[in-house]
Amino acid sequence: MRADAADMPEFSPRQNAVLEQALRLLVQGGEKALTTSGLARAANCSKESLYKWFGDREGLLAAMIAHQASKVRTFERSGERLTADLLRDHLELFARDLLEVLAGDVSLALNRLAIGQATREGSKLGKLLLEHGRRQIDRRAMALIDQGKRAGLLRFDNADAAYHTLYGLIVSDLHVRMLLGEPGLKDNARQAERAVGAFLSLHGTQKQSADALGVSAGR
Amino acid sequence: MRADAADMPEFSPRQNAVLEQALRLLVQGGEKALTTSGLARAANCSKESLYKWFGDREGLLAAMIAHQASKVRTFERSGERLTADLLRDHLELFARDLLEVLAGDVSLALNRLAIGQATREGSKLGKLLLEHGRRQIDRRAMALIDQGKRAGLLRFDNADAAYHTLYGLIVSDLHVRMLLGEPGLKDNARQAERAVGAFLSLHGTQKQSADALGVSAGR
DNA sequence: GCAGAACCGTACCGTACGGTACGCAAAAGG
DNA sequence: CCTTTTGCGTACCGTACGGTACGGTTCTGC
Repeated sequence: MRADAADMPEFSPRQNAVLEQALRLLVQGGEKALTTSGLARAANCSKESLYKWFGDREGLLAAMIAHQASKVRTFERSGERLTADLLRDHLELFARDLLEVLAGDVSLALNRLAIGQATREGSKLGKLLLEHGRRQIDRRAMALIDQGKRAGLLRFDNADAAYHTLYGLIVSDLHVRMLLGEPGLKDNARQAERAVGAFLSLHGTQKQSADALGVSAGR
Repeated sequence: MRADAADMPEFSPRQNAVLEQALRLLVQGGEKALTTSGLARAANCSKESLYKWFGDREGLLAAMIAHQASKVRTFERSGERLTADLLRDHLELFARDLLEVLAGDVSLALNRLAIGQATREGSKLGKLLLEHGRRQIDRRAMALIDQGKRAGLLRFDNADAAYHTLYGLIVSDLHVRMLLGEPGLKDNARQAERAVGAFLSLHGTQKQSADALGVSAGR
Protein backbone atom coordinates (compact mmCIF):
# COMPACT_ATOMS: atom_id res chain seq x y z
CA MET A 1 0.00 0.00 0.00
CA ARG A 2 1.57 3.25 -1.12
CA ALA A 3 0.84 6.17 1.15
CA ASP A 4 0.03 9.47 -0.53
CA ALA A 5 1.81 9.21 -3.82
CA ALA A 6 1.85 12.99 -4.18
CA ASP A 7 3.08 13.43 -0.63
CA MET A 8 6.64 14.44 -1.35
CA PRO A 9 8.78 14.83 -4.42
CA GLU A 10 10.02 11.36 -5.12
CA PHE A 11 13.40 11.01 -6.67
CA SER A 12 14.68 9.45 -9.86
CA PRO A 13 16.41 6.06 -9.69
CA ARG A 14 19.74 7.77 -10.17
CA GLN A 15 19.05 10.13 -7.31
CA ASN A 16 17.88 7.27 -5.14
CA ALA A 17 21.16 5.48 -5.82
CA VAL A 18 23.04 8.60 -4.76
CA LEU A 19 20.94 8.85 -1.59
CA GLU A 20 21.72 5.22 -0.88
CA GLN A 21 25.42 5.95 -1.10
CA ALA A 22 24.91 8.95 1.17
CA LEU A 23 23.26 6.72 3.77
CA ARG A 24 26.12 4.25 3.46
CA LEU A 25 28.68 6.97 4.09
CA LEU A 26 26.68 8.30 7.03
CA VAL A 27 26.34 4.88 8.62
CA GLN A 28 29.99 4.04 8.20
CA GLY A 29 31.60 7.25 9.34
CA GLY A 30 29.05 9.48 10.98
CA GLU A 31 28.21 13.01 9.97
CA LYS A 32 31.78 14.08 9.40
CA ALA A 33 32.14 11.39 6.73
CA LEU A 34 29.19 12.72 4.77
CA THR A 35 30.83 15.52 2.75
CA THR A 36 29.70 16.70 -0.62
CA SER A 37 33.05 15.81 -2.15
CA GLY A 38 33.06 12.40 -0.55
CA LEU A 39 29.53 11.67 -1.66
CA ALA A 40 30.26 12.79 -5.21
CA ARG A 41 33.28 10.50 -5.28
CA ALA A 42 31.45 7.54 -3.74
CA ALA A 43 28.40 7.89 -5.95
CA ASN A 44 30.27 8.74 -9.15
CA CYS A 45 28.47 11.96 -9.65
CA SER A 46 29.49 15.59 -9.65
CA LYS A 47 29.06 18.03 -6.83
CA GLU A 48 27.24 20.28 -9.26
CA SER A 49 24.57 17.62 -9.73
CA LEU A 50 24.20 17.25 -5.99
CA TYR A 51 23.46 20.92 -5.62
CA LYS A 52 21.19 20.88 -8.65
CA TRP A 53 19.14 17.99 -7.25
CA PHE A 54 19.02 18.75 -3.55
CA GLY A 55 19.69 22.48 -3.30
CA ASP A 56 22.17 22.50 -0.47
CA ARG A 57 23.47 20.23 2.24
CA GLU A 58 20.36 20.46 4.38
CA GLY A 59 18.25 19.57 1.35
CA LEU A 60 20.40 16.52 0.87
CA LEU A 61 19.90 15.46 4.48
CA ALA A 62 16.14 15.96 4.20
CA ALA A 63 16.11 13.93 1.00
CA MET A 64 17.99 11.15 2.78
CA ILE A 65 15.36 11.04 5.51
CA ALA A 66 12.50 11.02 3.00
CA HIS A 67 14.24 8.33 0.99
CA GLN A 68 14.77 6.12 4.01
CA ALA A 69 11.21 6.66 5.23
CA SER A 70 9.87 5.63 1.84
CA LYS A 71 11.49 2.23 2.35
CA VAL A 72 9.79 1.34 5.63
CA ARG A 73 6.14 1.20 4.83
CA THR A 74 4.16 -0.63 7.49
CA PHE A 75 1.45 -3.01 6.45
CA GLU A 76 -1.93 -2.61 8.09
CA ARG A 77 -3.59 -5.89 7.49
CA SER A 78 -5.41 -7.24 10.53
CA GLY A 79 -8.97 -7.43 9.39
CA GLU A 80 -9.27 -10.56 11.49
CA ARG A 81 -11.24 -10.88 14.69
CA LEU A 82 -9.09 -10.22 17.75
CA THR A 83 -8.71 -12.69 20.58
CA ALA A 84 -6.62 -12.19 23.69
CA ASP A 85 -3.88 -14.45 22.38
CA LEU A 86 -3.96 -12.79 18.99
CA LEU A 87 -3.72 -9.35 20.55
CA ARG A 88 -0.74 -10.46 22.59
CA ASP A 89 0.93 -11.90 19.52
CA HIS A 90 0.39 -8.72 17.53
CA LEU A 91 1.66 -6.56 20.36
CA GLU A 92 4.76 -8.67 20.72
CA LEU A 93 5.34 -8.57 16.99
CA PHE A 94 5.02 -4.80 17.11
CA ALA A 95 7.45 -4.64 20.01
CA ARG A 96 10.02 -6.79 18.23
CA ASP A 97 9.66 -4.76 15.04
CA LEU A 98 10.02 -1.52 16.96
CA LEU A 99 13.16 -2.70 18.73
CA GLU A 100 14.60 -3.93 15.46
CA VAL A 101 13.88 -0.66 13.66
CA LEU A 102 15.35 1.48 16.44
CA ALA A 103 18.49 -0.65 16.55
CA GLY A 104 19.00 -0.48 12.79
CA ASP A 105 22.20 1.10 11.52
CA VAL A 106 20.47 3.58 9.25
CA SER A 107 17.91 4.59 11.86
CA LEU A 108 20.60 5.20 14.46
CA ALA A 109 22.75 7.15 12.02
CA LEU A 110 19.89 9.40 10.90
CA ASN A 111 18.78 10.02 14.45
CA ARG A 112 22.34 10.87 15.45
CA LEU A 113 22.55 13.27 12.54
CA ALA A 114 19.30 15.04 13.35
CA ILE A 115 20.07 15.20 17.06
CA GLY A 116 23.55 16.55 16.45
CA GLN A 117 22.02 19.26 14.29
CA ALA A 118 19.28 20.22 16.76
CA THR A 119 19.34 23.05 19.25
CA ARG A 120 16.72 23.84 21.87
CA GLU A 121 14.61 25.30 19.08
CA GLY A 122 13.53 22.40 16.93
CA SER A 123 15.63 21.65 13.91
CA LYS A 124 14.01 20.94 10.57
CA LEU A 125 15.69 17.56 10.51
CA GLY A 126 14.26 16.53 13.84
CA LYS A 127 10.73 17.40 12.79
CA LEU A 128 11.17 15.56 9.51
CA LEU A 129 12.53 12.49 11.24
CA LEU A 130 9.74 12.37 13.78
CA GLU A 131 7.02 12.90 11.20
CA HIS A 132 8.29 10.67 8.45
CA GLY A 133 9.84 7.91 10.50
CA ARG A 134 7.52 7.79 13.44
CA ARG A 135 4.07 8.39 12.05
CA GLN A 136 3.98 5.03 10.36
CA ILE A 137 4.84 2.98 13.42
CA ASP A 138 2.71 5.14 15.67
CA ARG A 139 -0.31 4.61 13.49
CA ARG A 140 0.21 0.89 13.43
CA ALA A 141 0.35 0.66 17.22
CA MET A 142 -2.53 3.04 17.78
CA ALA A 143 -4.71 1.08 15.38
CA LEU A 144 -3.79 -2.11 17.20
CA ILE A 145 -4.57 -0.95 20.71
CA ASP A 146 -7.69 0.81 19.52
CA GLN A 147 -8.85 -2.41 17.96
CA GLY A 148 -8.03 -4.17 21.22
CA LYS A 149 -10.22 -1.76 23.10
CA ARG A 150 -13.14 -2.16 20.70
CA ALA A 151 -12.82 -5.92 21.10
CA GLY A 152 -13.12 -5.50 24.87
CA LEU A 153 -9.60 -6.77 25.47
CA LEU A 154 -8.04 -3.50 26.60
CA ARG A 155 -9.22 -0.71 28.83
CA PHE A 156 -7.95 2.84 28.90
CA ASP A 157 -9.30 6.34 28.59
CA ASN A 158 -6.50 8.00 26.72
CA ALA A 159 -5.23 5.96 23.79
CA ASP A 160 -2.24 8.25 23.40
CA ALA A 161 -1.20 7.81 27.01
CA ALA A 162 -1.65 4.06 26.74
CA TYR A 163 0.52 3.97 23.64
CA HIS A 164 3.24 5.97 25.35
CA THR A 165 3.10 3.52 28.23
CA LEU A 166 3.54 0.64 25.82
CA TYR A 167 6.39 2.43 24.09
CA GLY A 168 8.17 3.15 27.36
CA LEU A 169 7.81 -0.43 28.52
CA ILE A 170 9.29 -1.69 25.27
CA VAL A 171 12.11 0.77 24.75
CA SER A 172 12.91 2.24 28.18
CA ASP A 173 16.25 4.05 27.85
CA LEU A 174 17.56 1.64 25.23
CA HIS A 175 17.20 4.05 22.33
CA VAL A 176 19.26 6.78 23.92
CA ARG A 177 21.88 4.28 25.06
CA MET A 178 22.24 2.96 21.54
CA LEU A 179 22.40 6.49 20.17
CA LEU A 180 25.28 7.08 22.59
CA GLY A 181 27.10 4.07 21.19
CA GLU A 182 26.15 1.23 23.52
CA PRO A 183 25.67 -2.20 21.95
CA GLY A 184 21.99 -2.98 22.30
CA LEU A 185 19.95 -5.93 23.47
CA LYS A 186 21.00 -9.51 23.12
CA ASP A 187 17.42 -10.75 22.93
CA ASN A 188 14.77 -8.45 21.55
CA ALA A 189 12.08 -11.14 21.78
CA ARG A 190 12.48 -11.52 25.51
CA GLN A 191 12.23 -7.79 26.06
CA ALA A 192 9.13 -7.72 23.83
CA GLU A 193 7.50 -10.45 25.90
CA ARG A 194 8.21 -8.66 29.15
CA ALA A 195 6.96 -5.32 27.90
CA VAL A 196 3.75 -6.69 26.43
CA GLY A 197 3.12 -8.73 29.56
CA ALA A 198 3.42 -5.61 31.68
CA PHE A 199 1.26 -3.61 29.30
CA LEU A 200 -1.49 -6.22 29.36
CA SER A 201 -1.25 -6.36 33.13
CA LEU A 202 -1.88 -2.62 33.22
CA HIS A 203 -4.46 -2.25 30.49
CA GLY A 204 -5.74 -5.74 29.74
CA THR A 205 -9.20 -6.85 30.81
CA GLN A 206 -8.12 -10.39 31.66
CA LYS A 207 -5.88 -10.69 34.69
CA GLN A 208 -2.34 -11.69 34.00
CA SER A 209 -0.31 -14.30 35.83
CA ALA A 210 2.69 -13.12 37.76
CA ASP A 211 4.77 -15.03 35.24
CA ALA A 212 3.89 -12.58 32.52
CA LEU A 213 5.30 -9.70 34.51
CA GLY A 214 8.76 -11.12 34.53
CA VAL A 215 8.45 -11.55 38.26
CA SER A 216 9.41 -15.17 37.95
CA ALA A 217 13.05 -15.71 37.15
CA GLY A 218 12.34 -18.65 34.90
CA ARG A 219 11.73 -16.78 31.66
CA MET B 1 28.57 14.35 50.36
CA ARG B 2 31.53 14.41 48.02
CA ALA B 3 32.03 11.27 46.02
CA ASP B 4 35.57 10.03 45.51
CA ALA B 5 37.62 13.16 45.86
CA ALA B 6 40.49 11.56 43.95
CA ASP B 7 38.17 10.31 41.24
CA MET B 8 39.10 12.72 38.50
CA PRO B 9 41.37 15.71 38.19
CA GLU B 10 39.30 18.59 39.46
CA PHE B 11 39.87 21.94 37.90
CA SER B 12 40.94 25.31 39.23
CA PRO B 13 38.31 28.02 39.71
CA ARG B 14 39.59 29.77 36.60
CA GLN B 15 39.26 26.58 34.59
CA ASN B 16 35.80 25.96 35.98
CA ALA B 17 34.77 29.41 34.86
CA VAL B 18 36.05 28.63 31.38
CA LEU B 19 34.14 25.34 31.37
CA GLU B 20 31.04 27.23 32.42
CA GLN B 21 31.42 29.53 29.46
CA ALA B 22 31.94 26.50 27.23
CA LEU B 23 28.66 25.02 28.45
CA ARG B 24 26.93 28.32 27.84
CA LEU B 25 28.17 28.45 24.26
CA LEU B 26 27.17 24.84 23.69
CA VAL B 27 23.67 25.36 25.07
CA GLN B 28 23.10 28.51 23.06
CA GLY B 29 24.40 27.49 19.68
CA GLY B 30 25.00 23.76 19.60
CA GLU B 31 28.24 22.05 18.77
CA LYS B 32 29.12 24.31 15.88
CA ALA B 33 29.12 27.30 18.23
CA LEU B 34 31.68 25.68 20.52
CA THR B 35 34.93 26.57 18.78
CA THR B 36 38.26 27.09 20.45
CA SER B 37 38.47 30.63 19.16
CA GLY B 38 34.94 31.40 20.25
CA LEU B 39 35.49 29.94 23.69
CA ALA B 40 38.75 31.85 24.14
CA ARG B 41 36.97 35.06 23.20
CA ALA B 42 33.95 34.38 25.41
CA ALA B 43 36.00 33.32 28.42
CA ASN B 44 38.73 35.96 28.03
CA CYS B 45 41.48 33.44 27.83
CA SER B 46 43.93 32.39 25.16
CA LYS B 47 43.63 29.37 22.93
CA GLU B 48 47.08 28.37 24.12
CA SER B 49 45.78 28.12 27.69
CA LEU B 50 42.88 25.98 26.51
CA TYR B 51 45.24 23.49 24.93
CA LYS B 52 47.54 23.60 27.94
CA TRP B 53 44.68 22.84 30.32
CA PHE B 54 42.62 20.36 28.37
CA GLY B 55 44.96 18.89 25.79
CA ASP B 56 42.77 19.02 22.74
CA ARG B 57 39.16 19.53 21.78
CA GLU B 58 38.04 16.10 22.96
CA GLY B 59 39.74 16.71 26.30
CA LEU B 60 37.78 19.92 26.59
CA LEU B 61 34.52 18.12 25.91
CA ALA B 62 35.36 15.46 28.47
CA ALA B 63 36.22 18.15 30.99
CA MET B 64 32.87 19.80 30.32
CA ILE B 65 31.07 16.55 31.07
CA ALA B 66 33.05 15.96 34.25
CA HIS B 67 32.47 19.53 35.33
CA GLN B 68 28.73 19.30 34.77
CA ALA B 69 28.52 15.92 36.51
CA SER B 70 30.32 17.34 39.54
CA LYS B 71 27.47 19.81 39.95
CA VAL B 72 24.63 17.30 40.17
CA ARG B 73 25.40 15.23 43.20
CA THR B 74 22.41 13.27 44.44
CA PHE B 75 21.70 13.09 48.11
CA GLU B 76 21.10 9.68 49.59
CA ARG B 77 19.40 10.41 52.82
CA SER B 78 16.41 8.15 53.50
CA GLY B 79 17.31 6.36 56.67
CA GLU B 80 13.66 6.54 57.62
CA ARG B 81 11.29 3.62 57.80
CA LEU B 82 9.39 3.15 54.54
CA THR B 83 5.63 3.07 54.33
CA ALA B 84 3.58 2.61 51.18
CA ASP B 85 2.76 6.30 51.00
CA LEU B 86 6.34 7.28 51.69
CA LEU B 87 7.58 4.95 48.99
CA ARG B 88 5.14 6.44 46.53
CA ASP B 89 6.22 9.94 47.48
CA HIS B 90 9.88 9.11 47.04
CA LEU B 91 9.25 7.42 43.73
CA GLU B 92 7.30 10.40 42.47
CA LEU B 93 10.00 12.75 43.66
CA PHE B 94 12.55 10.66 41.82
CA ALA B 95 10.40 10.71 38.68
CA ARG B 96 10.00 14.48 38.79
CA ASP B 97 13.72 14.97 39.38
CA LEU B 98 14.56 12.63 36.52
CA LEU B 99 12.25 14.43 34.11
CA GLU B 100 13.61 17.77 35.21
CA VAL B 101 17.21 16.68 34.76
CA LEU B 102 16.61 15.17 31.34
CA ALA B 103 14.81 18.31 30.18
CA GLY B 104 17.59 20.61 31.37
CA ASP B 105 19.33 22.75 28.80
CA VAL B 106 22.80 21.59 29.71
CA SER B 107 21.84 17.93 29.85
CA LEU B 108 20.20 18.09 26.44
CA ALA B 109 23.13 19.97 24.93
CA LEU B 110 25.72 17.52 26.28
CA ASN B 111 23.69 14.53 25.17
CA ARG B 112 23.30 16.04 21.71
CA LEU B 113 27.03 16.63 21.57
CA ALA B 114 27.93 13.08 22.59
CA ILE B 115 25.33 11.54 20.30
CA GLY B 116 26.45 13.63 17.35
CA GLN B 117 29.98 12.42 17.98
CA ALA B 118 29.10 8.74 18.31
CA THR B 119 29.28 6.09 15.63
CA ARG B 120 28.15 2.49 15.91
CA GLU B 121 31.33 1.85 17.89
CA GLY B 122 30.91 3.65 21.17
CA SER B 123 32.39 7.09 21.44
CA LYS B 124 34.40 8.11 24.46
CA LEU B 125 31.98 10.93 25.10
CA GLY B 126 29.00 8.64 25.20
CA LYS B 127 30.63 6.35 27.73
CA LEU B 128 31.65 9.30 29.85
CA LEU B 129 28.18 10.78 29.76
CA LEU B 130 26.50 7.52 30.69
CA GLU B 131 28.91 6.77 33.51
CA HIS B 132 29.23 10.22 35.02
CA GLY B 133 25.73 11.50 34.48
CA ARG B 134 23.73 8.36 34.89
CA ARG B 135 25.40 6.41 37.65
CA GLN B 136 24.27 8.86 40.27
CA ILE B 137 20.62 8.80 39.39
CA ASP B 138 20.64 5.06 38.75
CA ARG B 139 22.07 4.39 42.19
CA ARG B 140 19.48 6.58 43.83
CA ALA B 141 16.61 4.76 42.15
CA MET B 142 18.08 1.32 42.70
CA ALA B 143 18.60 2.02 46.38
CA LEU B 144 15.02 3.21 46.63
CA ILE B 145 13.36 0.23 45.00
CA ASP B 146 15.67 -2.15 46.82
CA GLN B 147 14.65 -0.55 50.08
CA GLY B 148 11.03 -0.90 48.98
CA LYS B 149 11.52 -4.58 48.42
CA ARG B 150 13.16 -5.11 51.78
CA ALA B 151 10.25 -3.33 53.41
CA GLY B 152 7.87 -5.75 51.70
CA LEU B 153 6.30 -3.00 49.60
CA LEU B 154 7.63 -4.10 46.23
CA ARG B 155 8.05 -7.47 44.59
CA PHE B 156 10.38 -8.32 41.73
CA ASP B 157 13.10 -10.78 40.95
CA ASN B 158 15.41 -8.63 38.91
CA ALA B 159 15.99 -5.20 40.38
CA ASP B 160 17.65 -4.02 37.20
CA ALA B 161 14.67 -5.02 35.08
CA ALA B 162 12.30 -3.39 37.54
CA TYR B 163 14.30 -0.18 37.42
CA HIS B 164 14.26 -0.17 33.63
CA THR B 165 10.50 -0.63 33.76
CA LEU B 166 10.19 2.35 36.06
CA TYR B 167 12.47 4.40 33.84
CA GLY B 168 10.50 3.52 30.72
CA LEU B 169 7.20 4.37 32.39
CA ILE B 170 8.55 7.74 33.45
CA VAL B 171 10.41 8.80 30.34
CA SER B 172 8.92 6.82 27.45
CA ASP B 173 10.16 8.43 24.24
CA LEU B 174 10.25 11.89 25.74
CA HIS B 175 14.03 12.06 26.01
CA VAL B 176 14.63 11.31 22.34
CA ARG B 177 11.88 13.72 21.31
CA MET B 178 13.46 16.50 23.33
CA LEU B 179 16.87 15.65 21.93
CA LEU B 180 15.34 16.06 18.48
CA GLY B 181 14.11 19.52 19.42
CA GLU B 182 10.54 18.97 20.58
CA PRO B 183 9.32 21.15 23.45
CA GLY B 184 8.80 18.76 26.35
CA LEU B 185 6.07 18.13 28.86
CA LYS B 186 3.76 20.77 30.20
CA ASP B 187 3.33 18.98 33.51
CA ASN B 188 6.10 16.79 34.81
CA ALA B 189 4.29 16.09 38.07
CA ARG B 190 1.31 14.54 36.32
CA GLN B 191 3.54 12.29 34.26
CA ALA B 192 5.40 11.31 37.43
CA GLU B 193 2.14 10.36 39.14
CA ARG B 194 1.01 8.26 36.23
CA ALA B 195 4.32 6.46 35.88
CA VAL B 196 4.66 5.68 39.57
CA GLY B 197 1.06 4.54 39.72
CA ALA B 198 1.67 2.11 36.89
CA PHE B 199 4.93 0.94 38.43
CA LEU B 200 3.28 0.25 41.77
CA SER B 201 0.48 -1.55 40.02
CA LEU B 202 3.04 -3.81 38.40
CA HIS B 203 5.46 -4.33 41.26
CA GLY B 204 3.67 -3.14 44.38
CA THR B 205 2.40 -5.58 46.99
CA GLN B 206 -0.76 -3.60 47.71
CA LYS B 207 -3.30 -3.56 44.91
CA GLN B 208 -3.77 -0.21 43.22
CA SER B 209 -7.02 1.44 42.35
CA ALA B 210 -7.82 1.93 38.72
CA ASP B 211 -7.48 5.62 39.35
CA ALA B 212 -3.79 5.29 39.93
CA LEU B 213 -3.30 3.82 36.48
CA GLY B 214 -4.52 6.91 34.75
CA VAL B 215 -7.49 4.93 33.52
CA SER B 216 -9.79 7.55 34.89
CA ALA B 217 -9.79 10.75 32.90
CA GLY B 218 -10.28 12.87 35.97
CA ARG B 219 -6.65 13.43 36.88
C1' DG C 1 22.51 13.03 -37.56
C1' DC C 2 22.14 17.02 -35.01
C1' DA C 3 20.95 20.40 -31.33
C1' DG C 4 20.28 20.83 -26.62
C1' DA C 5 20.06 19.20 -22.14
C1' DA C 6 21.91 16.54 -18.48
C1' DC C 7 25.84 15.19 -16.26
C1' DC C 8 30.64 13.89 -14.93
C1' DG C 9 35.35 15.14 -13.36
C1' DT C 10 38.13 18.51 -11.79
C1' DA C 11 39.75 22.70 -10.61
C1' DC C 12 38.87 26.63 -8.00
C1' DC C 13 37.32 30.10 -4.23
C1' DG C 14 36.35 31.91 0.28
C1' DT C 15 35.96 30.72 4.78
C1' DA C 16 36.56 28.82 9.19
C1' DC C 17 38.27 25.47 11.95
C1' DG C 18 41.98 23.05 15.17
C1' DG C 19 46.27 23.71 16.69
C1' DT C 20 50.94 26.33 17.28
C1' DA C 21 54.16 30.26 17.99
C1' DC C 22 55.42 34.66 19.81
C1' DG C 23 55.45 39.04 22.43
C1' DC C 24 54.21 41.07 26.53
C1' DA C 25 51.86 41.98 31.03
C1' DA C 26 50.90 40.48 35.56
C1' DA C 27 51.34 37.65 39.39
C1' DA C 28 54.36 34.39 42.49
C1' DG C 29 58.21 33.50 45.01
C1' DG C 30 62.56 34.03 47.20
C1' DC D 1 64.02 43.82 43.49
C1' DC D 2 64.73 40.51 40.35
C1' DT D 3 63.43 36.01 38.32
C1' DT D 4 60.24 32.66 36.95
C1' DT D 5 55.79 31.24 35.86
C1' DT D 6 51.42 31.83 34.19
C1' DG D 7 48.42 33.38 31.00
C1' DC D 8 46.34 36.85 27.69
C1' DG D 9 45.97 38.64 22.90
C1' DT D 10 47.13 38.13 18.36
C1' DA D 11 49.01 36.49 14.39
C1' DC D 12 49.86 32.57 11.83
C1' DC D 13 49.63 27.79 9.43
C1' DG D 14 47.71 23.79 7.19
C1' DT D 15 43.67 21.70 6.12
C1' DA D 16 39.16 20.67 4.74
C1' DC D 17 34.73 21.99 4.05
C1' DG D 18 30.49 24.03 1.29
C1' DG D 19 29.54 25.90 -2.81
C1' DT D 20 30.58 27.51 -7.82
C1' DA D 21 32.53 27.48 -12.54
C1' DC D 22 34.00 25.22 -16.62
C1' DG D 23 35.40 21.98 -20.24
C1' DG D 24 34.36 17.62 -22.04
C1' DT D 25 31.12 13.64 -22.61
C1' DT D 26 26.99 11.00 -22.85
C1' DC D 27 22.15 10.82 -23.43
C1' DT D 28 17.60 12.46 -25.56
C1' DG D 29 14.22 14.23 -28.75
C1' DC D 30 13.22 15.32 -33.29
